[in-house]
Amino acid sequence: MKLKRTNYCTDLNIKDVGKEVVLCGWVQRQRDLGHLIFIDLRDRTGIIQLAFDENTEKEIFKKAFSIRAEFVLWVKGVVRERSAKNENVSTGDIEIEVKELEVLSKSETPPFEIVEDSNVKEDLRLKYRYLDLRRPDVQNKIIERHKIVKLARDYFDENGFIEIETPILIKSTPEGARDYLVPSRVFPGNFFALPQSPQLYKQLTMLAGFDRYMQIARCFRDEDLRADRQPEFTQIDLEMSFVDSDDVMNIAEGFIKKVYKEVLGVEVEKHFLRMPYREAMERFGSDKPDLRFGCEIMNITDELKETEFRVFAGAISNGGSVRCISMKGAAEKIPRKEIDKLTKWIQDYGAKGLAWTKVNLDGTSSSSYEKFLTEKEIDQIRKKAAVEVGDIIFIVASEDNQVVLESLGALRCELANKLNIIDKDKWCFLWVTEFPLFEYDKDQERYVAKHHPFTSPREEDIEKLETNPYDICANAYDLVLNGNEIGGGSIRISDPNLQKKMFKALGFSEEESQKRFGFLIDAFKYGAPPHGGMAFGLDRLVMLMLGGNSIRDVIAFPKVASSAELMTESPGTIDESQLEELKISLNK
RNA sequence: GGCCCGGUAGUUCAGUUGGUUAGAACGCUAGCCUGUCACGCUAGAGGUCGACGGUUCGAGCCCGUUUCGGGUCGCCA
Repeated sequence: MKLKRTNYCTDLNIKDVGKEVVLCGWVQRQRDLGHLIFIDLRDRTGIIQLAFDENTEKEIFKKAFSIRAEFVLWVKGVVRERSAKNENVSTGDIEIEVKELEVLSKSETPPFEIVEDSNVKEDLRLKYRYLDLRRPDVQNKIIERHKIVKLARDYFDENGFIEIETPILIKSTPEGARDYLVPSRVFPGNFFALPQSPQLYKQLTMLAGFDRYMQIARCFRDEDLRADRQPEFTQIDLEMSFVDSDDVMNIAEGFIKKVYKEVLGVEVEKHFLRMPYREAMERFGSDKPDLRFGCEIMNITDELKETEFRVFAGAISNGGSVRCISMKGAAEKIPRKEIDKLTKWIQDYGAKGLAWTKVNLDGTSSSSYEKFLTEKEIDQIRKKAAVEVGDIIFIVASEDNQVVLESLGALRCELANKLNIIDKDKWCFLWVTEFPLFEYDKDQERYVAKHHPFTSPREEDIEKLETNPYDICANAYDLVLNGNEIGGGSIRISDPNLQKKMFKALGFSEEESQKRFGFLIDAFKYGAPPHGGMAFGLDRLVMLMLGGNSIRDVIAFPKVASSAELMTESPGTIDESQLEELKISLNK
């Protein structure tokens, strides 16, 4: 019987010299110097050097000769001080003089080298994700994620939260994102859905009297992917009874504070800035503004009221606006060609064009629009934009204010990245509050809940539900970090009559809301505590904390943009017999 | 569904105006080497240039289609 492993590779140091140890791990590299062989043995903690000398251990030396990268080894040996030390490795002072060696598993040459910071293409990495995950930097992200999840469980436990698992197979509710569907064998033609979030169940835990609920919850949305969106993702989900928005935000801030302190050693401010949705849109053109830099949006509609320049005048007379941002120091770094590209780029956001003025360092300036304006208008705009030598003013005009704001908001971030003016060490947390309760859906030609239909309106707005629902602010709040939404929540409706009114405002008939959410309305009849909560996007939070650009980096087995999983090649076809069992036939 | 970017050796890339046998580095294989640690030296193997079609005397390069991957808009209560 082989001896059990005694240590991880990097457990050992100079104080352990003389100790007999048993180590297991993968071969990082074998260096054959002729009559001397060195092997770097790697486990999840790091590497340690194994030494083999032909003169002292002939048989073992022979074995070591044919060992290749990624072989799995069991070694018994003695820790000894190296004659030549390596300062770059934590175990660089010592090595293992190997006395016994067993190859537990051989390895073919892997399709890419298992080294830190390699720039192998992502699809290949994902096809061999189990190899990719051996790379220390990749593995470390998953380990850090574990720490954050553990801190979440500890923190919420300390604050009286009960972790409760909610079902994965649930009823489909076609509001919101597209559901992933699972056919029922027992009820042919009927389907379960995978939860987009545990929303209703967690509210029901409040009705059940658990008072404080949390869950590390997997969520599913069958929508297109992005760098920060996967079809299945994880939320730190929580709900609390007898609370208002401040209570939920305080608990959330406490969690963030703790995680940042313990994982990154960063002290974040005690209370995060709060900003109403409308203000965020006006100043930053986004409901998740990046506050690490300025360059706020300025409204220059008033300054251009009298203008004869048709592009601006047309936008204004049709109920729109003209707004600008002034990018400090852009004049030198953004050449004319780049501006043309941006003009095309910004059309993705609905803007028809991009007007600009470049104030060059030598005091001259060039502009796409100033020739159409009066001296006074030019002066007023420059004054309002607080433009200085070396800056560029970018202007968007549209009859649709949303387009003006969102396109300038996107441009603001794009340029900040290009100009490299963002301080990467900054952590700007922000609560965006006072979201509208409803928003208009152009396709469906009706108003839909901006957050979800269980979000409560502000008390002072409740009366507007039947008269002017579209002017209502919700008791909802999003947590924003450096321009990313990392969480969101609300105080829920706990009054069955109010919930009914809400469904009505959304255009559901009585029967429809009863059919979809009857169980919830019923539940509210039996003593519903006021309650509210929120959910953190765990993947995004971890990604941002670890400085990544994609949540794929912090998910062990992520999916690619087509929502396929390259390693297992899923989704895949299924047998005819499986379909028959489900009474499902395919169209093609 | 739209737009943009990319696919050349196992990997990362280069490849001139369309012109002989498609290169480099790392990796791999073999040999040599007693203190390496990105070991070194020598030699070698390794290519459907994503796929299909077209233009051309001739295509890695030009054109079209398609596929895969990435980014993004729509979408994401």
